[in-house]
This record gives sequence, C-alpha cells and structure tokens, in this order.
Amino acid sequence: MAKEVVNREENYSQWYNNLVTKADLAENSAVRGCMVIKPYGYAIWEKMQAALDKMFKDTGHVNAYFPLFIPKSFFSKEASHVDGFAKECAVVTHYRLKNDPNGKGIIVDPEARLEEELIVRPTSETIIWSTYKNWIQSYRDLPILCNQWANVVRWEMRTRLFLRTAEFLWQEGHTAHATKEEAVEETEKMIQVYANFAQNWMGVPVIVGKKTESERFAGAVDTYCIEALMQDGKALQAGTSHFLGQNFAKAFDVQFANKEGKLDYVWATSWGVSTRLMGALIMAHSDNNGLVLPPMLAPIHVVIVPIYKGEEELEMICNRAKELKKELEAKGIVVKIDNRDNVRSGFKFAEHELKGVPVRLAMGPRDYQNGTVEIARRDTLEKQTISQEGLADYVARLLDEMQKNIFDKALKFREEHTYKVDTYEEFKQKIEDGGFILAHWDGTAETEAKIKEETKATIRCIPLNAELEDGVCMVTGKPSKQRVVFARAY
RNA sequence: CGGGGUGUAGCGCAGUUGGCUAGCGCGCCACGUUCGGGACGUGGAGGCCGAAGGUUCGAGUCCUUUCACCCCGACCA
Repeated sequence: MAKEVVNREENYSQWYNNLVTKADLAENSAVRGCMVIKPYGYAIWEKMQAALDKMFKDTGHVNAYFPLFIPKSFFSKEASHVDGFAKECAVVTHYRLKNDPNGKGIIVDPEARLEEELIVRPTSETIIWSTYKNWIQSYRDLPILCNQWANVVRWEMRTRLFLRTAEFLWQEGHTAHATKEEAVEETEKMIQVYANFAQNWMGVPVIVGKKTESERFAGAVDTYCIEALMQDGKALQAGTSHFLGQNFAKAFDVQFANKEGKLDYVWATSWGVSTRLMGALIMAHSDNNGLVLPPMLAPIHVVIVPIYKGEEELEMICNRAKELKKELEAKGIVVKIDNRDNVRSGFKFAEHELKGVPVRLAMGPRDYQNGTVEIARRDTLEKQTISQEGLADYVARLLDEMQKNIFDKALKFREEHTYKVDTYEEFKQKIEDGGFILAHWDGTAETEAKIKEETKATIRCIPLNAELEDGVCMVTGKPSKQRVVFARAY
C-alpha cells in the first residue's frame, strides 16, 4: 500500500507549514525539536481545547494548575515512574546569570547552584500527588477530579513535528478516588471521552483498547489507549488513560479515613492528550491539495472569494458577500471574506485548500447577476453553482454532511487496511504494507518482544470490545482467547 | 550513542578537473498589463559560499580541524 499512498509522511511538510514551523533556536542551542505553532495552527488547537474542556467539565472535572518545576527528590518516590522518564528530563541546576568577568558575554553564575535540582515536568503525577496528599484526609474529600492544561518537556533523542516534539502542549487529568472500582470506572470513562472526541470531532476512527504490560505507562497498573491509523499505514497512539492503582498514593503516602474510620490508600487515574492530535488530524485526512479539516474543528468554515475586475465590481460583490456572511453567521458558521487585492482568485483557491477550509464560495459578476454562487467543498473537491437563496441552510447541512463524510472516509480506509492474519509468515509479509493486523498472541512479553525485534511491529492494544475467539498464537502456537491489534507505529 | 547524508540569498538548489564581478528558480520591492483555478513583462534589492586553520599567484571548489542540521536505529505521547 505504502507505494500508492501519495501523501506519505515526507509530503506533509508542505501543509504543516501553515500550522507550525520548527523553532528557530540559536545556533549551539541544546534544545532540539521544539515547534512554533503559528496562529492558524493554534486556532485549531484552541478549537480542540474548547471541545475537550467542555467534555471534561460535563463529566464532573475542574481545571487547576501545578508548577512547571518539580524537585528532583519527588521523582525518586515511584520507582517504575522514574525509570520511564529519567532518560528524558530537562534539569534546572542554577538560578542566576552574570556578566562573564572575562568579558565574553553572559555566563551561568557558579555561585548560584541550586541545592536541589529542579526537573522541568515531563508529566505532573509526582508534583500533583505530593499536593493531593495535603488535600485528602477523609473519604469526604474524595473524589478529586482535576485537569491541567499545560506544557511539558521530554528530552527525546529524536523529535518529529507534532508527533514527538521536545516541548508539547497537552492536558493531563489526575483523579483520586476512594475505591478501586470508582477509579477503574473513571479510567474507562475518560478513554471513552477521548474516543468520542477523536471520532465525532476529529473524524478519526479509533480502536479503544488496553496496552500490554510492556507498552504500559510508567507507574500504571493499566493503560487504556485509543489507536488511530494514518494514511501511510502507520498507527498513532492518540490518547491514553491510566489506572494507577495505589502506586502513587503509596509512593506519596496519600491515605484517607474511610467510612469505617480505617486508613486506606487512595486510588488514582491520569489521562492525557496532546498537540500530537493535530498530527493525527493532518495525517488522517490530508490529500494532495493540503489539509482537510473536519468542520467541527475548522477555525474558518467558509471563505468567500469575490471575483471581479476593477474596484467598482469589487465593492458591489463584497457588499453582497457581507450580506451572505451575516446570514451564515446567524447559523453559527464562521465566515471569512477574502478580498485581498494583491493575489488572484486562483491563488486564493489553492491557498484555502491548502489550509483545509471546508467550504469555498466564489462569487463573480455572473453570479451577482443570476443570484447564484459557486460552492466548493474541500473533502470531495466538488463544485457546483447554487442559488444565494437559502444559502445558509444549504451550507449548514453541507458542513454536517462533510463532518460525517470525512469520518466515513477515514473509517473505510481503516477497514480496508485491517487484516486478520493467522500465521507468522503471513504477518511478516502483511506488515510491510502497513495497516492494522489482527492476530492471536500468547500473552507473553517475550513473544511480543520477538515480534517487535523481527518486524518492528508492536501490539497497539488489546481491543476492549473485540469478540472472544479461541485461537493459537501465530508465533508460539500457545492458546489465545482473542486477537490483538498489531501495527508499525509512530 | 551507532550508521548514512547535507551545509552557497528568506526558501529550494546549481556551481564536479582551483581562475576574473558566485549563479538559477520561488519569494521580496517598484511600475505597467492582467484578474471565473497557484498571472505576465520590465526594472531592482538581497551572499564573509557553516566556522577556523592550511596549500596556492589565486579557494565555494583541494587538505586538516571543528560546529550544526537532516535521515535511519535505540528511547517515547
């Protein structure tokens, strides 16, 4: 498949460019792989944030904010957690600069060394749990359902725009519960929130499942995830929700008095999605003309391009366009009139397609005369001329249809690139083509590691809603009760 | 940290055996003609050829050192 897909990873850079650039940091800077999110890209992120934030609030969560800096000692408390992050942490060691006494600019003041180094948060479990300790005495203090919108830093060996930047924006939910059942329920609820967002807002179909032990979050008892398939056949983990058990409560000594008056450790969850979602959005829907944005996340729904000769005609058409804009806006549709005089209309068409604006209306003197407008939809690139009468209703319906169509198209793609495989030989062949492979696995980390080693494919997840089916592991022949999802992943 | 590759204008590149004032495309600026799918013409601005050292009458080009970036692996959302 990979060969036929035109918009492979290397081709995305063209349409990334409207959204982000790689940060232009000073030469010799040790920081690599940071990105500048441009206004248009940030507008998409804001739409995502707003939708997610509302979903969090609707499920009973509140926002809070915790420090960027975490004392080093906090990390030593949960052993597997620190194992997971130790290798990719930025560390603050000093708090002051001074003029170089040798006149060579600015140096770090060696006198200003911190007694305890501070870690720039790679994730906030440790600082949040050391805070929660002070918030929790009784079962009456529970549950705590906090979310934080923040940036985090992970010093990755290798970065990739959107998918793995050294600094990224995300949200992280951290909850504390009195019972295991409640915490598990929360974990599952939030992965469903993410699945709902991915599918209904982003138009990206996802498989909801659990990670295997070796793919699990550092410090978690269970990691739930949503996995999406990109158009180049690679899988992308788009969101995770972790059941942390009592690991962090024990590490940070967070106990509460239950109804019986006995002390118990609280049960925890954490869950997050990041700007990586924008990468998913791009790679799931883009075509050779650029981005394709689902209307629900498009910063601009409709662009009106006036076609004219001379200022008189421009004014005449723009006035009509403004009236149409008002009608559309009354339906909650975001409209931009592109009346730039310094570029031609063909250029504007191409540019708005590149940026993924869902609907384009072009109006020239002919349309003005006839009371019509040319309407073009971004997802199918179809154009037709329709009446200006009832335009707002037409566009509103079209946007709904496009939202659905974009999802359906992605779903169809995924279904066409999901294969059931029963032998390891076939697996090795099939994995070269990309896509999801459903196969039996004996449940051991050894087999999983062997497969990864030999094929670069990982178990993306053990799907939650999959039908049980007796089978044998394609590698070892040991019994298996259900198929798991394999893929090569970002 | 291993294996490959690249540094020349804002971006993308050519310049391969050393030679005069370093070139092309895009973009940018000015004027004009255009304007229903990325316009065209004319003129113009913009470069210590990644850095340092060396060879030479002469270095973008050869040698040495060094720095940076990109790709592929290991790590990861």
